[in-house]
Amino acid sequence: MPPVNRDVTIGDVASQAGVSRAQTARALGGYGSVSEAVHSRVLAAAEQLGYRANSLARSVSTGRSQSVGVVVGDIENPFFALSVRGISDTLRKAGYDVVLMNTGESPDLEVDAVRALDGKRVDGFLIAPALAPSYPHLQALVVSGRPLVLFDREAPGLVAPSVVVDVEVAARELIDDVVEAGHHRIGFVSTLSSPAASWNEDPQIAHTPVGRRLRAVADALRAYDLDLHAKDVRVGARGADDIRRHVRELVSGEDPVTTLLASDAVIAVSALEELRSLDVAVPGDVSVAVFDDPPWAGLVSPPLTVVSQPVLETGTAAARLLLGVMAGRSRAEVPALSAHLVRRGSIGPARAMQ
Amino acid sequence: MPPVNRDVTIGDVASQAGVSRAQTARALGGYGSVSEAVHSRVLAAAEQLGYRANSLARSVSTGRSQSVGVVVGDIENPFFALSVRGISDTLRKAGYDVVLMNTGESPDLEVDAVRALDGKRVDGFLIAPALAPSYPHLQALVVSGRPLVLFDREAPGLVAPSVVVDVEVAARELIDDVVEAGHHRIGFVSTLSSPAASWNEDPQIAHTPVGRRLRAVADALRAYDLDLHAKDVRVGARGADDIRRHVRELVSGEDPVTTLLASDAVIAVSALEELRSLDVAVPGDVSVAVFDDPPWAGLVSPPLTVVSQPVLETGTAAARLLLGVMAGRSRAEVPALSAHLVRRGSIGPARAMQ
DNA sequence: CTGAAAGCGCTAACAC
DNA sequence: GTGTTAGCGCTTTCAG
Repeated sequence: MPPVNRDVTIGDVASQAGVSRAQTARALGGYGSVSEAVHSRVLAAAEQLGYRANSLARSVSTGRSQSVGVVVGDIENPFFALSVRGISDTLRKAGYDVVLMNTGESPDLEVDAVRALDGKRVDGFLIAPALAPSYPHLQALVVSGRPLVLFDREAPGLVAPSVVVDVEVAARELIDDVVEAGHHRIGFVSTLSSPAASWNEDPQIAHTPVGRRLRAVADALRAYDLDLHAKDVRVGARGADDIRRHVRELVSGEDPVTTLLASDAVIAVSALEELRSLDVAVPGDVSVAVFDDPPWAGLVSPPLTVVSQPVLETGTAAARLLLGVMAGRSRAEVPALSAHLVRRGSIGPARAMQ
Repeated sequence: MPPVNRDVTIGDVASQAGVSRAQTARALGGYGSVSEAVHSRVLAAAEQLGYRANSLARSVSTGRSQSVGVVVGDIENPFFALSVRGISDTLRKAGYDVVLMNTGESPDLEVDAVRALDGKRVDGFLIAPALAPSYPHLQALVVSGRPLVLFDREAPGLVAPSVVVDVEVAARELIDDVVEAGHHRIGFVSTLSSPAASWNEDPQIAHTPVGRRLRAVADALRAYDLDLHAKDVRVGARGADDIRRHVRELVSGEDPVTTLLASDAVIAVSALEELRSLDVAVPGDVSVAVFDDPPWAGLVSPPLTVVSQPVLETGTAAARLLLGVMAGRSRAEVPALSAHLVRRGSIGPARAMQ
């Protein structure tokens, strides 16, 4: 009596095997105690009927879904792609699936995403929050005690662990090199829209990777009594053309910078394109460094000096941390991840002042 | 009477609002008909109690989950990352969530992934199947009528639509250029393990992007009475070092190739690294082309001539196709996507025979 | 080790 | 419009 137009259920398997539904469920679900005889009888019946477990029904019954929600701004971004791989691999080994939400860095979509995941009763959340004035949706997760771990970014005022990369030491080493090469005018380019006029006035930016990089650079410069000039920090670039415009403005004109810092590999591509079309030599005319170590960094001329970040580790660490939180370890240690400087060849002596 | 240690349910909201559960569900779920008065009363009660809809329960009841399962080999791979972005964006607009499974190209994990997704009762499947001898797990989906769309790869013998990129025309243009530049020995490097001794003996490879590229190249060469030599096709490279070894063997020795084709950007990076360390000039000593157009292709010296593929479109097209299938349009048109040649500068005159 | 029965939270027929 | 009632498929007491 195979069911006509509906899924095979545990009940079907039960009658086929001549056992109770409860016992069938135990055999199929691998819990409780069931005799060897019943076990094999049930499995045979299930196989014969083509039974497919319905984990949705199980979840509504148990209250757990064995899946975690992951929210990122842009899965296309190699940083997130690689993080998600680390997350996915780590969680799978622990028996969890990943429900992925891509927000396009839109705070509204992020709110929707969290709501949807919550509706699916995911057992935990892994979120790289988009830049927003406040985080009521995340706050709500926290107050209702749902396991939440942030990564790549932090949310000011939120008491949730966050896995971020420490760039201080690497940035200091970088700036040491740069300053010792005679540079004192440094430009920084990033894509990150902020309402604030200047980067260090914006409390939100401070909690983003870009903010941390900027602060680390500024701190390192301060040791030499140098400053990051406000007009040399371009954090609001929008798209390739805009990046190139910012770069152009920074390296040309009256008072050009002699070192250019790209906030990530995407920025670096546009920046290098612009420098090339401007016939600006690297590192002859301007030195360049990138906060990211893309696979091609060593292939261009000159090979790029970069601050390399442990990206995969960010993902695995965040996932592991979340597993701890879900297991009830509330006092989980947030792992320390550090970037490191890779000297290749795009930092050179500062061009003599004209 | 807020519930003690359990989720707020529709029942709680109902009593708080003084309406029946059914009516409350209708108001909250936005279906059926409910008066304005009741509607607002329910919403207020829900808000006040902090009600969170349980879409799992809904799914158990309705039989639909409003989510689709996506299975890829490696989310870290820019191709998949970008495809998934297209998929995710397209599906979200249609009201579907994405459950992502990363298999690491392991057929076993792929089987597990499909089973897990099926257990979650996803409404459809979007799969880039790993290379395997056969596809019983996918076949099972097909026979039980579950919406399934493949992308990037095909599964021999499976009657499921597949969204792949047509490289024939672009490859022909590329080979025209190459042959007219005087080349007749062409090497091809890829990472794809196959049991077959030679690429064109393996029926599985034919259905992968790599196989399509190889075939297109071979076909184009044939027009000139030229052949892809078996020993010049290296499809089994494993990891960066192995890729470099293959490249080394291809361009050196008695009878070197004069043109090197990289199957994707990852291969290209290692290949270019090896050529550089070998002091082989491009395109002076050997010409190079890549079946992929990474952002940095124009940055290296020389800028890379590539066959560019519509990656985002692959994702969106596959998602749209799946939406059609899920909507019951069984005779959906598989969209035609084509690659195109981007001439930049890595193809040059063949080195004179020594 | 086994089974009966109640319950998870929501939807859907059916009456009113 | 609204409420009643019976499910959806699985788990989980609680007896035995």
